[in-house]
Amino acid sequence: MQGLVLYNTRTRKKEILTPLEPEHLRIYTCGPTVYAPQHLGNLRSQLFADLLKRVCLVEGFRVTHVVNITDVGHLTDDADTGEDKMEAAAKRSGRRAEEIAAEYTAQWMRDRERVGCLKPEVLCKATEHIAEQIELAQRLEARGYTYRITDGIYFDTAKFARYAEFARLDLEAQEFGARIEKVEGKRNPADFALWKFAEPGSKRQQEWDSPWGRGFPGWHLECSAMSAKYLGTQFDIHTGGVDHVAVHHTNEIAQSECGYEVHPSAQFWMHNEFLSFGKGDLHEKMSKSKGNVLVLADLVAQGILPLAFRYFFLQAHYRQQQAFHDEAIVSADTGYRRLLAQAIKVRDAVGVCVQEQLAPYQARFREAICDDLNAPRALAVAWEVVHDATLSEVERKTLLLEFDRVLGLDLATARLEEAAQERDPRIDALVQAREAARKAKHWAEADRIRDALLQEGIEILDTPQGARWKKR
RNA sequence: GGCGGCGUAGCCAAGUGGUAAGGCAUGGGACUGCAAAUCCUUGAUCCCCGGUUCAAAUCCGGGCGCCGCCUCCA
Repeated sequence: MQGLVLYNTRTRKKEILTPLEPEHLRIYTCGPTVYAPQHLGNLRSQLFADLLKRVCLVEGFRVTHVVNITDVGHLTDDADTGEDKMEAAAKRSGRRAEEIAAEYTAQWMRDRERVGCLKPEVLCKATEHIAEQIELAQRLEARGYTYRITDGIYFDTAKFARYAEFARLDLEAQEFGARIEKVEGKRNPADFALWKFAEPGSKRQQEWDSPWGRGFPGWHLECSAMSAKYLGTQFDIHTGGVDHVAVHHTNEIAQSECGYEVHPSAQFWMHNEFLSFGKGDLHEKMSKSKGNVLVLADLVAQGILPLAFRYFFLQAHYRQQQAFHDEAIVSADTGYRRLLAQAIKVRDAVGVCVQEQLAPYQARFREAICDDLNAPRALAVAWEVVHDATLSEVERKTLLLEFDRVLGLDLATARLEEAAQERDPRIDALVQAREAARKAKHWAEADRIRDALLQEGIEILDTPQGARWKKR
C-alpha cells in the first residue's frame, strides 16, 4: 500500500501525497474567466480537478476544494496591456459586466454538474475579494517587491530569486524571443501588474478604490489572495491547465511566496493537458482564439449524453493531450451507454459477495487511480468486471458502484431514457401495424413499415416484451 | 530563438526493459422470418534508421511527422 502518487509540476516527478494537515487535503483549482461560454476544453480541467478530488475522497481524506471564478481583470493581450476581457465583453454586448459574468457563471456551473463534477466547498469570485487582493499587494509593497509606473503597480520579478524555477524559464532567452516588450517603464519583461490604474477620463464598469488610486486588480492576484484566505498560505494541491504554468502560476507563486513569506505555497501543482481538435495527423488545441470551440450543449444537441463526455475524458490520461472529434465522442457515447446498461442490469441484485472475488479487481482499480490518477486503466478494470462471467450479479454491482465513486458516471441512478418511452400516436400505430403484419407472417409489409420509420430516424427494437421504438 | 510533450490496430487510447489493457468501429458466430438491439468472437512485429542488452514499444543516438508553452487561453 504505497498511497496516492501524483505528478507534481513543481518537482517534475511523481510523488507520494502526504497532507500537510492529517487526513485533510486542501485543493485550489483555477476556474474560468466568465466573459464567454466555457467550452469542452475548459470542462476538461474541471473534470480533472474533480477526478483528483474523488480519488482523494475515496482514499479517505477530507477534502476542502476551492474553485475561483475570474470575473475581472483578465486582460486580452498579456499581463500588462490590452483590454480587460470582462469590460470588452460588456462593451460588445452592451450589457453590464456583472450580467455577463452571472450568465456564464451559471452556464458553467450547470455544465459542471451535468458532467458529474462534485460541488466545491468554496466557490469564490475575484470581484468579491478586492480587499484581500489589495491587502496582498500592500504586503508585497511593504516588502519591497513592487514599483509604480504610469499605468499601475508592478511586481519586480528580479527581486524574487526563485522566479524562473517553477516553470524552468530561461529569462535571458526570453528577451530575445518572441516576447515583445510593450509596457513603457517595466523593469523586466516578466514583471506583471498587481494593480492597474483606471485610465483617466474613461469610466470602467468595474473599478475600485485602492491605496494607489482607482483601478482594478491584476489577474494573478486573485488566486494568491483567495487561496490564502480559504486554504491558508500553504496548502496541498493547486490545479489548472498546462497553459498556466509559465505565466499565471509562476506569477501566483511569486506573489504568494513573497507576500506571505512561505515556500512552497502549494505542495503539489498539477496541470491537465489540452483537448486537441481534429483527427489523424492534424490537430489544433481547442480554444476561443482558434474559433474551434464546442460547448456541452453542442454535444447534447447531437444526442450525446453529458456524462458521455465525462466517459470520454476518463478514456485518456489527464496529462496527455486528447484528440476530440466526432467519431471519438460518438464512440465514447456508445461505450458509456453500454457500460450504464450493464450497471442497470445488476442494480437490483442482492446477496452476499465473496471477498476473494472482489479483491483482485479492487486492488487493480485502486492501483490505477493511485498511480497519478490513471483513469483509462481504472475504466478498463470496470469493463473487465462487466465481462467476468465468474462474478455474480451482486459482486458485479458492488464493484461497479464502488468504482463509480471515482468514475462519477452515475452508474447507480442514471437511466437510459430510451425514446421508446416516448409516445407518438402515429408511430405507435405504425409499430403496431408492423407487429400485426409479422404475426400474419406478412414479412414484406412488416419490413416496409420498419424501413419507412428508419427513413425518418425511428428505430424499432424488438424485445421479448414486444416492439418498442426510439429516435436516432 | 528558448522550453516541453507526443507518434501503439480504422478511431479514442493504456502500457517505460521480458514477446502489447480497455472502449468504439470492422469481419465472423449466436439470436432473428430477415434485421436492429444484445451476447460471444476476430485483428498490431508499437513512425523510420542505428546502438546498448540474454531480452526494447519501453533505454541511448540520429532522422521524419505532429502538438503545446514562452503573448490571452483549461
